[in-house]
Amino acid sequence: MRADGVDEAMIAALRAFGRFYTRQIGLLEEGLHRSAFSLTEARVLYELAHRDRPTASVLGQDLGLDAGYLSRLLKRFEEQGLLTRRTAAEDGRRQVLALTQAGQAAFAPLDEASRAEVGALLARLPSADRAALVGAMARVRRLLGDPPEGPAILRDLRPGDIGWITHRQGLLYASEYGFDLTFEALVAEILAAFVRDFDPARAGAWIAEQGGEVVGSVFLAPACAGAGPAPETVGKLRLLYVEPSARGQGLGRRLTAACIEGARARGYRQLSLWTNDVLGTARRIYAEAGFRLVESAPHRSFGQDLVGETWMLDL
Amino acid sequence: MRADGVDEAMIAALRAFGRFYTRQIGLLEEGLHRSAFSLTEARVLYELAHRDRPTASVLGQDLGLDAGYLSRLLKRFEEQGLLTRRTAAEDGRRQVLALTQAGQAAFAPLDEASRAEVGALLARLPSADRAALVGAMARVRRLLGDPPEGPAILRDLRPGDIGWITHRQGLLYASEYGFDLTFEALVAEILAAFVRDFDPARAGAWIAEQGGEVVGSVFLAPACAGAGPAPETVGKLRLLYVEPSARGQGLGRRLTAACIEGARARGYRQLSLWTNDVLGTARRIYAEAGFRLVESAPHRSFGQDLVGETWMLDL
DNA sequence: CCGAGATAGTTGACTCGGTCAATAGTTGAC
DNA sequence: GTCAACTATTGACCGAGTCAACTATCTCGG
Repeated sequence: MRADGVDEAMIAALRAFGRFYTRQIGLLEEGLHRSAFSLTEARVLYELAHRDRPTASVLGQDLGLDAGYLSRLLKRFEEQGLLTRRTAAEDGRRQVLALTQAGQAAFAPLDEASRAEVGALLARLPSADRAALVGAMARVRRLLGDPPEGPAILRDLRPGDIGWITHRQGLLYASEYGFDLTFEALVAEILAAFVRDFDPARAGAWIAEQGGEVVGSVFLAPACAGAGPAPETVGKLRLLYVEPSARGQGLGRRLTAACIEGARARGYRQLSLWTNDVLGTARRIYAEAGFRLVESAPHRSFGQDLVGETWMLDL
Repeated sequence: MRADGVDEAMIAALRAFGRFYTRQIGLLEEGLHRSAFSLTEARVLYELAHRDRPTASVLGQDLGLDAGYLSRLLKRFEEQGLLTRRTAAEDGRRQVLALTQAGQAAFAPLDEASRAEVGALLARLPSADRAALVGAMARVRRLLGDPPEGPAILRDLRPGDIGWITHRQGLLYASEYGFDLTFEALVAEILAAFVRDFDPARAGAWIAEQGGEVVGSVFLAPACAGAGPAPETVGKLRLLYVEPSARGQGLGRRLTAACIEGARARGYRQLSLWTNDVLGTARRIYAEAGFRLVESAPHRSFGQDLVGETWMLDL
C-alpha cells in the first residue's frame, strides 16, 4: 500500500491487463490482414462511415494519427474512389470528408467481418458471461475516462440489478465513509424485501443505464406500517445512488424526479426518505426537489457515529 | 437478437471497447517514446525480466512477434550488452536468454515509469472505482480466455462481496435456468441475514478470489431453529457457487471441503444443505463430499417448477 | 543407425506504417 | 493589415514488421 492508497497489486493487475490486451489487438490485426486494408485504414474507414461530416484534423486527433500520414492515407482513398473531399463552406482550411458509394461498399465487408468475429467470440460464452463481459468492458471504459456514447436511460429492474446495486453501494460507502459490512447487508435486505413484496401499484424501481452499464438507481416503496400517520398514503424513496464517475450530469436529480413522479402516479400523498447527514450531495438534491428535513437523530450504525435524517415531501 | 442469442448491442459494445483500447495503447506508446526503446522492445524486455529462462520461440509465440524480427531484436540487445544467449543444454537448437546486469538496469526505469504512470492513473480515481476497475479488467481477461496467473485463494468476506455474489448468482441462474428476480432476492436475503446474525463461532464465509476477481463462494450458517432435531448441532452449507469460466479446476470441491472443515471446527455434528435437482454439477460435488440426499420435494419458485432437495452430512 | 520431417533460430530483401520538418493557404483577433 | 494559430500537404526519412530461404538440431519410425 502506497501513501496515496494505491495498492501495488492493483498496479500489477492493470499492467497485466495492458499486456494482455496489447496481445489481443495483435491477434485482431491478423484478422484484418487478409483484407486490402491495414488496421489503421480500417479504423479510419470506420470513423468515416460512422461520423457526421468529419474533417481530417478531428479524425487525426481522435485516432491519435499523424496529420501527414493521415493526409496521404486520405489521398489514397480518394484516388481509389472511396472518398470525396470538399472544402468546408464555413472554413476554407477544413475539408469535409465523405465516403462514396464505393467507399461504403469497401467498408461493409470489413465491418461485417469484425462484427462476425466479435459475435462468434460472444457466442462461445455462456450467456451470463456475455452480459458480464459487456458490463465489465463498459466499466473499464468509463473508469478510464472514455465519455459514454449516449445519455443515461432509466429502465426497469432486471436480474442482476439488485446484486449489482448492493455491491456498488457496499463498496462505495465502505471506501468513502468507512461503513462496515452491515451497511451492505442492509442494502441487500432492503432490496430483497423490495422484490419480495413488489406490487407495481405501490412500488417502483428506476435503474439508470449508460453504455450497457448500471450507473445509478432509486426505489419507491410503501412506507413501513406504523411509521407516521396514515401509512398507506406515504411512500418512501430508498437507496438513491449515482456512480462517482457518472456524477455531474444531473442523474441524481433525474432519478429523484422520476421517483417523485412515480409516487404521484401511484396516488401517494407524501414521500419520505431516510438518509445520513454525511451524504452532502444527496441532501442537496433532496432539498432542491422540495423535501424538507423533519427529523434528525444521532445513531451508531455500520461501525460509524452518524446522524440519521428523515426528510418529507408533500405530493 | 440473433439466432444464437447474441445481441447486436453487445457486439457494438465490444467493438467500441476495442476501438477505445486501441487508442489507449497508442497513448501508452507515447509515454515510451521518450525512452530508448520501442513498445515492442519494452514488451520483450518485460518478458525477459519476468520469465524464468525463456527462449526466443516462446517469447515470439506469447508476444505474437515474427521470429525473424525477434531474432534481430535480440541480437541488437546482445550487442548492447543487455542480454546473454546460451544454447540450451537439453536442446542444441534452443537458446536460453537472460538479461545481464546492464539489461536489468536498462529495464528498471522503464518498468518504474510504467508503474508510476499506472499508479498515477489509479490515484486519480475514487477508491471505490479503483477496486471496480481492477475487478472489471480481471473479468474481461478471464472472460476472453486469458488464463489467470495464480491459483484461486480462499479469503474472508469483504465489503462488496455479498452484493457481487448476489449479482452473479442472480444473473447466472436467470440466464441458465430462467429463474426470475425472486431468486436473486432470496440470495440477497440469505446474505443479509448471514451478515446481520454473524457469529464467527457459528458461521463462516469462504470467498474464492483469482487475479483480483471473485470467482466463487460458499457460506456456513447455523441451521434455522426448528429445522430438524437439535438444531444447534446442525450447520448449513449455503450458496455454493463457482463462476462458469472458473470451472474445471476443482474449485467447487475446494469450497465445499473448506465449508465442511469449518463446520467441524465449529463443533457442528451435522451439515445440511438445500439445493435443486437441476443443478447437476453441484449435486455431484455434494455426493462426492459424502452428503446424502435425505429429502426431495417439488415446489414452484423463481418462476419455475423445481424439485428441491435436502442433503445431509454427518461430521 | 538412417532419413524424413518438424522445430529453433538466422539472414537478406523488402514493404509499409508512421515521424518530422518545412511549407502553403485560411481564419480570427487585435 | 498584421500576426498568431490552425488545417492540410509534401518530401525525406526510418524503424517496425513480413516473407522466404537457409542452417542446425532434434524426434521418431523403421
